[in-house]
Amino acid sequence: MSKTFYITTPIYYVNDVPHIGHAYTTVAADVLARIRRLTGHEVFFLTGLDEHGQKVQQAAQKAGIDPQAYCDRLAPQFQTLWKRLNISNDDFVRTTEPRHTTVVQKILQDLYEKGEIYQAAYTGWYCTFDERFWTEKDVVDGVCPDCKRPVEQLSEKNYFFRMGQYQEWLKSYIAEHPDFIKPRSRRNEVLGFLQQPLGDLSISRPKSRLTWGVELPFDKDYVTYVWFDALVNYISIPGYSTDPRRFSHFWPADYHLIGKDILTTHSVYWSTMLKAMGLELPRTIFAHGWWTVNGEKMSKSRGNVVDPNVMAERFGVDAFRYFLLREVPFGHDGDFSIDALIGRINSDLANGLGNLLNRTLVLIERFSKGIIPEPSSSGDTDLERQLRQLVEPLPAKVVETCVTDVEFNRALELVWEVVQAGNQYVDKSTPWTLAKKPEDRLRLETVLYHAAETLRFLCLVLYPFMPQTAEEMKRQLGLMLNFAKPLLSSDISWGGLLPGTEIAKALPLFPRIDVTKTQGEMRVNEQTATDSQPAPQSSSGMTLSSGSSPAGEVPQITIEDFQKIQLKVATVLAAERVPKSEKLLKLRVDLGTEQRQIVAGIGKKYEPEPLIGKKIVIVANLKPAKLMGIESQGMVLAAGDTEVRGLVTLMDDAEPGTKVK
RNA sequence: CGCGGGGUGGAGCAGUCUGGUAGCUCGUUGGGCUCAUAACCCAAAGGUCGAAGGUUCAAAUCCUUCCCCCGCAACCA
Repeated sequence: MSKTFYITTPIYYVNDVPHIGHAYTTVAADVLARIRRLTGHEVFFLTGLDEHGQKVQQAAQKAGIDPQAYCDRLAPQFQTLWKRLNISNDDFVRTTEPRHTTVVQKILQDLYEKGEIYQAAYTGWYCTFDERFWTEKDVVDGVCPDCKRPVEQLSEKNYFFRMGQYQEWLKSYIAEHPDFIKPRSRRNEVLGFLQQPLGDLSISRPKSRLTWGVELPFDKDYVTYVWFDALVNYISIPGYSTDPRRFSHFWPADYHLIGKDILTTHSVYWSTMLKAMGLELPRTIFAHGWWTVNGEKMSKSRGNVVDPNVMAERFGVDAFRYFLLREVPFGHDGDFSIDALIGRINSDLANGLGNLLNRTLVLIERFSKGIIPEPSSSGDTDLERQLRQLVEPLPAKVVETCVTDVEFNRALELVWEVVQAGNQYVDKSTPWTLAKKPEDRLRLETVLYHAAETLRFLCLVLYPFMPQTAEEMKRQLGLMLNFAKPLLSSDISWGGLLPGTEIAKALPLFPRIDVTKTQGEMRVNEQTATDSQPAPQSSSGMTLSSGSSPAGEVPQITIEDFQKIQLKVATVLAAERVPKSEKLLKLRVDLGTEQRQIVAGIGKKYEPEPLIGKKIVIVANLKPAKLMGIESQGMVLAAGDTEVRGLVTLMDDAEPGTKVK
């Protein structure tokens, strides 16, 4: 009889440092889960971690510990973040858990027996150093595009899932189910992708290359690769093949919320996998957009990764949650900035909602002895009728807008229309004037009641978005609401507020943030993040990560090492842009004894012409390489990491060819 | 012609699929109020809807061409 609601986030890679993107998906899922609980649904909200794979294996090796121990060390950085952000997930899956891996193996075995999985040889260019294959396109001049070592033609046997056979079926399924992939632009993208022939899917890796994974039950020399491991969490945890009753209770999932980067894996790989298993597909896969930071792409090398821990700490969990869902339509890309966040906090939360609560409570305190008065119909005017007309339908509208349309920003706009209406109501009804005349007593009590009752509605609809704030509103208003109950399905009619209720002392819900004070001190960059990083597990995640090591960890070299590098002064004779290239300049330089052609990635910072005649420093004994088909016989020195900041030049003149040391 | 997203009052965006008086938030200016977190309420100013052509009674919206910005990919040697 009870309606169910099953919602998932992707399982995040355990090796990642949690950032705003992870928080975004998870907070959105949390809001839907909380709304559905309030509408009386039996909710299953699942998130978790993807713990297998090569990166984890390598990083663990580097740290000299067991991969599982390594995962155990990293997992808390997500778990504590979710706790901090008030995420109400019902379960937390880790793909290394037996309850998951046994199901993975069962599925693999079933599909193997059904002939959905077969073995075949894969031939391609293999780089032994990087331990990976490259496609024909990647390999230039027979060297690995990553490490530049020679690649070899290698044939490797692997297992494949017969995905291609489902192409036509999937196309028509998507066509017939308009809500299956949302938003619509993403749906079109998938349909476009399916215009190309769909191949079969490699689902295994030989243990010689990767051991940290789920072993294929029918071949001990292989582990399964990410698809049949990670994606399966969506069904293994609700009980596929282990608890049929529970599984059929929750499956198919109502929502898979994902980022737009994993749209294909979910809409194509996962769908065909489910089809092969004979299972229903999830009702809706919703792919949301990405965040930029101050208009720029977020990346480690730019140092602008937004740490949700820091945002929650400095601005409050609820302000952060509110911002994520209010600022940008779910599904669109959006921009994060401290300025925008503060803007939202000050104008929406402090001036709008907080002020309405505060002034209402102070009015009740002052003119009604802190007791919610009784409204009287004789005190009713058009003002009250208009207010009720706007407030009463709000809960239903919010539920509809969130659950059906997945338009959180729109839902919050609707809520704030009521916030504004509340402020307008208080202004127009002028209770402070009514209080001066005893004959207006009934009218005054009606006005105070209406303002407070409006706040009760706001408290209710805001709970899914800002649970702490709703609790605080409830406390200050003296409400008896129990958010664990299905309030949005029963207790939503006007007049539910009990006259005689004693309110608490009014305290600001959201203090205004003084912008002049925070300037200069506030940056959304990694430095701020690590400076005030309270959680030790996050920093351990940083140092253990296999990616680029933080500054200060670069190993020392000897003078002999340095002498291997031959630096020389060179004069730029000619410079021109490499056609079709974004940042490459082709330089002809004079080394005194010889001339060289050098291709340099400085075209974003420098125009070619002004460089001619300049004395620069080059690495003279670097092995030549081809860039966009042009040979580069050396390398120019320039400051900057990902972005070129300045070319190295000479303070005093020196002959071309002079050694630099 | 590599793929994709976008160019709308000072800022950030909606509206474009399904042509029909150009809308929201912030900011600015003026006024009101004094219960409130210098908050709230009312009003005003401010737009050649990237450019040019075309279709149409009518184009931000449809068609064509072009320009610019941002991602991704290919190239930071």
